[in-house]
Amino acid sequence: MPVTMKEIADAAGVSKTTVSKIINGTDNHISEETKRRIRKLIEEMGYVPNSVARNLRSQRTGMIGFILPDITNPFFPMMARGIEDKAKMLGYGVVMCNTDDNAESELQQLNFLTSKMIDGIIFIRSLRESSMKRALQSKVPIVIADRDIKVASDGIGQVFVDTVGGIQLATNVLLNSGCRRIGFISAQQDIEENRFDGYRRALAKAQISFDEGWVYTDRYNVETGREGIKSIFRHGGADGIVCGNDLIAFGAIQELKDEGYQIPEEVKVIGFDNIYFSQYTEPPLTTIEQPAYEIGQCAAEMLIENILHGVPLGRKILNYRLVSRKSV
Amino acid sequence: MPVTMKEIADAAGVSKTTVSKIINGTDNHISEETKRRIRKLIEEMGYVPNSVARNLRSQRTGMIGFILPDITNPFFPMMARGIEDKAKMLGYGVVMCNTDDNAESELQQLNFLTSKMIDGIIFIRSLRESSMKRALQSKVPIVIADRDIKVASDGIGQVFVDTVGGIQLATNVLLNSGCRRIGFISAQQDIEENRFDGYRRALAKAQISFDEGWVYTDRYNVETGREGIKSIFRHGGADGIVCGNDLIAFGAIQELKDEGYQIPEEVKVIGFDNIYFSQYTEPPLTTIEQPAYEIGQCAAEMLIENILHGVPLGRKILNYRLVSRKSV
DNA sequence: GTGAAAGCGCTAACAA
DNA sequence: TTGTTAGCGCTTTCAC
Repeated sequence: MPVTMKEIADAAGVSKTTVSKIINGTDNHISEETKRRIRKLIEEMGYVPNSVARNLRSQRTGMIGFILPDITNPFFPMMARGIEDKAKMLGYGVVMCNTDDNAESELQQLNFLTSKMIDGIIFIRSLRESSMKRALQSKVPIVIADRDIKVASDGIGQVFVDTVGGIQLATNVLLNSGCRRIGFISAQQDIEENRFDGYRRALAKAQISFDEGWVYTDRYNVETGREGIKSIFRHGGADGIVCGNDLIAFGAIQELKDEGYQIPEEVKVIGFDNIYFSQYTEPPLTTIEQPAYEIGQCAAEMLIENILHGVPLGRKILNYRLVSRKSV
Repeated sequence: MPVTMKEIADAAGVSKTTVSKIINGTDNHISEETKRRIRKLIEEMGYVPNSVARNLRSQRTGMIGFILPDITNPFFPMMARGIEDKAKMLGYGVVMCNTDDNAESELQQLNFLTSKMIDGIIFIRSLRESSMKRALQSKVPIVIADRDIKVASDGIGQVFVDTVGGIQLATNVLLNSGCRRIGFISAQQDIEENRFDGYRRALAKAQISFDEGWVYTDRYNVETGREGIKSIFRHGGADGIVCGNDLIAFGAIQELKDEGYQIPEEVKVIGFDNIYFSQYTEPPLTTIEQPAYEIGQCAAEMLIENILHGVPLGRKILNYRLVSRKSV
């Protein structure tokens, strides 16, 4: 059994109250001598305050939850680091909960966290209104990260990147380097329509009427990239490809090379995210970077400042950034 | 303020005890009528047990800690998933703590977790004896994963892969495909000597006397792979390269290609881990797979079974596996 | 300067 | 079948 405050008090011949005051720094009225004596005992006996007992009084656990689709997706580890680093800096711990983008699982994780009396939640990439409603009911503060969800409700914080603008930039990069037949490969539009909008807008501004055959949507993975290229080249081909994320770009590059196209000479490819491996593809991938680490940090900071000091949850937009490499 | 058990009890005109029994299923001796009535109230009033209060009594939090170097390192997310999936299955949550392989940070994380009354810890990739000693003092059960550390102390569980055997196999694969001048690139030997042993042993069995110039050690990253190749080819070159992990292999492949070598025709390269991107290098990387997900699952299971049912912490060795692709 | 006592919300041994 | 009581370890009035 660990040493308790009472044991320290008994050993020192004082009351728990006195020890408590010293521990918590509310010791203005304690004599220096007593302080010294007790601090020494604390040291010697290896006393560590029991935080569960503290939590019971304070009604706070010093933990936040992090609900995300899958830490195995290479975009998320950086964000997780951003969250953890900032949280620890503010004295908080992080409980990780993967959902596999599955609504039922999101609910379970939400229930788990609220039952554990977590102080707040960072919620990533849920578009399910159902789970959001449930989340809103529980009184814990919530920050949504990484996606511009149409949640009117205030009381929910948001940190995200302007993906419409990002994809628009990506498309413009291709346009500016001479592409005129620009394909678009991404996830299903019903899951994510922002990115498609960015593509459409850029094309419209350049007065290029777009072609249905240039678009392919499925999931945010490598396979989708390969399939996208097959589909687009079945419909006449393209000289530039905007990809909804870097994994898709990887697949696109591979398929293109397998088919004997030179990148970037014959076809240019641009991605979105800038994950770790994008620098190591061949050719190295030109992409739009989302500041994953920073997203994590901002989300954690907003959440914890709210918990700790009642700072209202806001809406923060972070910048994307073009990372030019060799695929354009 | 959330509804408490007392409020339910008052509303029902019974004592807290009765409510508690019903909540916990120890209600053999409660009349069906009372049960129904109380369950109804619980439902209506939206009562959820306060788990912090429960924790204070039970001295358990239902949380385990996961201390790892860096979730951003592509080997760890899979392990993290293995841990979380298994933990959730057993009713546990996981608190993630990154250390950057930094001894001081390990201590901090350890202190953080023990002060939070976490029920157990999965500790990855620490070789620092200092932090291990500290960990041993705290009475929480600990499982070390992923490395065969020479910890004599029982009371600490271990789950790992036989890296000596794995690297030996890797070396043999190269040997069997005709290589005779086999280089070895890995992390510093003082950090990790097992892998080097595997390499040495395989060479010895094949009666190939090894050459100092074939070996380069630094860190488990891409840069080390590149530098390793430079160093080895400065010392006469090689026709096969055993890499301590896949990141190193990525760097080696790149440098080799930059220098105009054909892989695998002129130089063969084999990695270790089988991370997600190994299938996407060019050529796709032949490597020895460590079952990261399974390591995580085993560690979590061992730890939680110990916490819950006192099952003794053991020592579990998982199998590596050759994944043949195109770099050999 | 220091301490007694109440209570955070829950569980469990023991009575009734 | 149900209730009383005594804590789990800590903080915080309020009194001395």
